[in-house]
Amino acid sequence: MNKVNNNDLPVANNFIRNIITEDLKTGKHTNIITRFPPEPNGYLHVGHAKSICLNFGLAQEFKGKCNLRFDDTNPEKESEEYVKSIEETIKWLGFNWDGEVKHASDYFDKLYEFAVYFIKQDLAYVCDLSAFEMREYRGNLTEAGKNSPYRTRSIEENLTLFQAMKNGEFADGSKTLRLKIDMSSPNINLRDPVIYRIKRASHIRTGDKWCIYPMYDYTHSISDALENITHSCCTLEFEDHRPLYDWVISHLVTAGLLNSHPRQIEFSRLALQYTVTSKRKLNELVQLGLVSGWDDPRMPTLVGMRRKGYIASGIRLFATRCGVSKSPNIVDVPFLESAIREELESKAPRIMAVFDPLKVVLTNFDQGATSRNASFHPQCDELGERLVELSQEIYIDQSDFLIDAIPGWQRLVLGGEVRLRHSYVIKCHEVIKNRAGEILELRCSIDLNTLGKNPEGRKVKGVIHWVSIPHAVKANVRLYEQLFTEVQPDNAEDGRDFKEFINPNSLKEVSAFIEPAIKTAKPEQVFQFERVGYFVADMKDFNATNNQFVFNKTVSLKDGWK
RNA sequence: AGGGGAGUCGCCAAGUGGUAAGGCAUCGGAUUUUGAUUCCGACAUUCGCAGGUUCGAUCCCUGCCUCCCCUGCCA
Repeated sequence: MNKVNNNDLPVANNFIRNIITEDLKTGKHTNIITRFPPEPNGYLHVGHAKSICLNFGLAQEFKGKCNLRFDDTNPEKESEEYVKSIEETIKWLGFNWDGEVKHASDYFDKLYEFAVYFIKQDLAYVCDLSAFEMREYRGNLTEAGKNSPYRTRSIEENLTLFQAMKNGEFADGSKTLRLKIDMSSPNINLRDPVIYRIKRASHIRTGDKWCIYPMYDYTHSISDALENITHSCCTLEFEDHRPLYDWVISHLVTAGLLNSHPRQIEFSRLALQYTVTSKRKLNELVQLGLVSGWDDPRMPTLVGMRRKGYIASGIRLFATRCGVSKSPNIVDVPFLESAIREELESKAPRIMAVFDPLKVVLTNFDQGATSRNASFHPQCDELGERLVELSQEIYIDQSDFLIDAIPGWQRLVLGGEVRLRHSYVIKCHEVIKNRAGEILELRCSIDLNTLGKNPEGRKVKGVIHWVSIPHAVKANVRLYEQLFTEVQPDNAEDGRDFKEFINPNSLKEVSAFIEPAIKTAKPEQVFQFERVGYFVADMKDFNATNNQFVFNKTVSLKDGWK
């Protein structure tokens, strides 16, 4: 962890960097081009953050380029909504792609032309097998497949048929174009893979121009080559596809149709404890109303994390710390949270907020100061200061008072003293209870000689936060816990559905009394509520001018007590 | 079972034929008007297991075990 890229992130060594360094050293490449190729069929999640940081990060570090390319080859699943969100999220994360946004669909003509080439080389044929039949012919993991009866069609017939497919002369699903490779290959991806299917669906970019669409493997390899990608990084499940990736490109390079051969490199996906990241499952959570939407702060989506107050630099730090390898992994939640805290530490203004109010009457308040300037951050003066006002009646948190002290207790106790943060040391003289014995309020006196200095002759160790009742602003705060109660909700030993592990306490809405300084906050601004945690003004619901003070809990502070 | 991968501290993760980086977590201790931050210190005689080669192996060889991925006209 010593080098630094444009985002000022430390760079950890990994096998992909080693490959690039070597390629640059040997002169195989003089500069690199990577790419981030999402399909616009959903919202980006933490796993994508890893890939984004890797691809864009590599380009930055080695002064290369990184393209954003939408892999839009399956119109049925794709939409403009996702395109917009993906672009926005990448920018929010702090990255910029090189040049214009690219699309696999930009290459549809090229892809068609190359398919014709493969047919002419007798390396592709139109197949009439139904989906069911094709599955039968494919064989299985241990048995070889058998050749399609259509495999021997003449080049001329294939040419005619493929054109007819393109012209819409056949029904959806009635024919496919397949590469002629090897039906007995132990690698199933090489058993005459389908590269074109007939699908009458309107495409977000090409509309109804096409009724045949190219498949992923065929499209991706060619798109990478056309963009002169040098290193095509993807996740481990594509390892088996690499031979096909290379097969397609090699043939086209040999034919002089393509002039570069990108290298596909696979790394392991990022998995996080207590969550799921499969698009299908995430979508289920949204559709079933188990969460409020894709941007629900409990979601592992990047829009969700953003709404929770996870700042981009924190996510980048997290991704970098996770590293890149081929080992299976399930990252600890504290690992993520510590990266977020670390980035928030120096950026979040401190403010006081009381969640479970306990009224305290300061009996000799009339002799004290009514307000005091307090820094927004104990170490970073540049964050400025605000006026903290004191009055006779204040709230402290119930958890900061005990009638009788317990071992190690550093907070207020009957007869004891404690420092009010940014203010006086107070001493509790009396506890007022109702008939039921519940504590209603405390009577305390302030030590007038302790403003900005320690009392003489004794040490008051405890410091608690508080808020002046007449000045306090009441806010709604949403407290979050993990969405699931299981470490791996989608991998239960007994095969139970992930939704059975939804945490019933994952969202709790409470109110809090906060210092009036909160009134000038803007949506998406993160604060540290001292001694409690980091909280963000909700992007959508926080509206100071309408007195709607809505906060989401981002992450707790580390707590050494207990 | 066929093919492709992976197994280094509780969680990530470097590393190399020469005697195990770092981060998170954890545990001590110092400072502190946040039990936060910061700062010190501790934390794998050991690298899935068993053999072999070697002066020497986590790194090389052999065998075994465990886990992941692959039988979409998804990506």
